[in-house]
Amino acid sequence: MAAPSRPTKSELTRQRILDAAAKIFRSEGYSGARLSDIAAAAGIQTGSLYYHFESREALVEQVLHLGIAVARQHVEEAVGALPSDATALDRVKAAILAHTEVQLEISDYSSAHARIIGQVPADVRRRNLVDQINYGEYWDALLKAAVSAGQIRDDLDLYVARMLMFGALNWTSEWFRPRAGRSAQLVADQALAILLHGVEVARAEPIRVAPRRHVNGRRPPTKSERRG
Amino acid sequence: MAAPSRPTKSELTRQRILDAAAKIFRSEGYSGARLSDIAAAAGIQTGSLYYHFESREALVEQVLHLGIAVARQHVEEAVGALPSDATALDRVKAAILAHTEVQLEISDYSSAHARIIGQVPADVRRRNLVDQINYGEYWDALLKAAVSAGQIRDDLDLYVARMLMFGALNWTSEWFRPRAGRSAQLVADQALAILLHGVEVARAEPIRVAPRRHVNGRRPPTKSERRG
DNA sequence: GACGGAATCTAACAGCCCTTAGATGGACGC
DNA sequence: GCGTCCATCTAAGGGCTGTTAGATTCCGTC
Repeated sequence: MAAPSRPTKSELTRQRILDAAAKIFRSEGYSGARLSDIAAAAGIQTGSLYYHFESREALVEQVLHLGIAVARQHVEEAVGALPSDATALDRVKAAILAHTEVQLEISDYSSAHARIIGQVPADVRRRNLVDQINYGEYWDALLKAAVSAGQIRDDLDLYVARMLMFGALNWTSEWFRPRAGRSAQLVADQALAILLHGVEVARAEPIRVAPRRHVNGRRPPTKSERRG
Repeated sequence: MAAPSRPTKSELTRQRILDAAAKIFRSEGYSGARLSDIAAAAGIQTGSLYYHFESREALVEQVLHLGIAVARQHVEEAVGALPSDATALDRVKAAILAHTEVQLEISDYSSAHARIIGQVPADVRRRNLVDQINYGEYWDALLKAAVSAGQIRDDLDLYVARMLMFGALNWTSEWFRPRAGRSAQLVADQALAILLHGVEVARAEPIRVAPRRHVNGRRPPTKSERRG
């Protein structure tokens, strides 16, 4: 907990580098992002990066770490700011909206994380796993509480459900471009509506998952059948 | 419509290269996939690739093209195989299940597409756009029919809804690893259940989207507030 | 205003990987 | 059996990019 008195020059530059790296990694992918691009965006020469970071991997590792930290902080703030009589479901709603906001407009770090976590060297990814697990456990607690409160269905595999939700939300930064008639707020609202209630019209009877069985009983095509 | 008499040796090798490329692009990303890896997986030398493909870009372009073609074919087959009295919603369900299957187990091409389409050079992506638009229009037709039939809510932006669904489904190949107790079929079922009905427990009254408004009225933090 | 460390720049190296050209091998028809 | 075209291999080049070491500039302090 260092005193945030006045940021030293080195700290300022380091911050500019990180911001630039998050932006470049987000738009170019991991292997596609060149250190020369990052340095240029930060307003320094390529070699100067090595005064602040030991290597390219150390830089990306820090970006990934911040990507989760920013998302988690924003979500926790949104959840924590709810009135004390908020239900467990209210908390889940707030978390979904906050996570969507982070992906869409708040943070290059978080969208960079979603974008490149699957491309990064194995050891970098492994070291980032603890952050992911922590964040995942936070969400699991939110969801479990809502299940216990009878507000979220109890026939869901919460891990699978969470990953499906993250997929829908994290993917937004790949296709969403703000323009007239389709704001980030609209996307967040629709995401919340679909994840909570689905696309089907509401029905009166309780909803159960259909007994699992292959669509019309066909087997998936074999490898040799699907070329072309 | 060339007669598929006997595949020539060149065609066989070309197919092996494409299969290998799909697998490598899927697992390594676009920039991370080396031609030497692809060649090795196809059982040939790196230079020999150029007898079959003009360049690395031409190869990835073909993989992307097939990625959509395979998905579309599998989905259309599943939908087309439904009994003639199937409702518009039944068709949407079949499409969701089929799309999930493709991502999870059927095709390296389709998961490679989801994985690398955002990393590929701009002109390759632009040339792939027509395939994407065609496939998107197919889905739009399915969804619109279900909306007209009163089986899917009419308060959704169908483009946004479709992209959220694709996000949830396409992301599965990033995190799903089949193991005991969590089969691809389970994931597909859960995805279908969540996308159709959401995670919230069913309610008796018709569901409406809540009036849009910021969670607890806070504004998103500014850039200077979120460093750390 | 000179000293010294912090911060940045410059220039070059080294490795990787796409690409190419020419050589080599193999299958099939005559 | 021989020639011809198809398919593949081998080896080298050339560009790009991460990394490093030493030179240089900035800036607060005495």
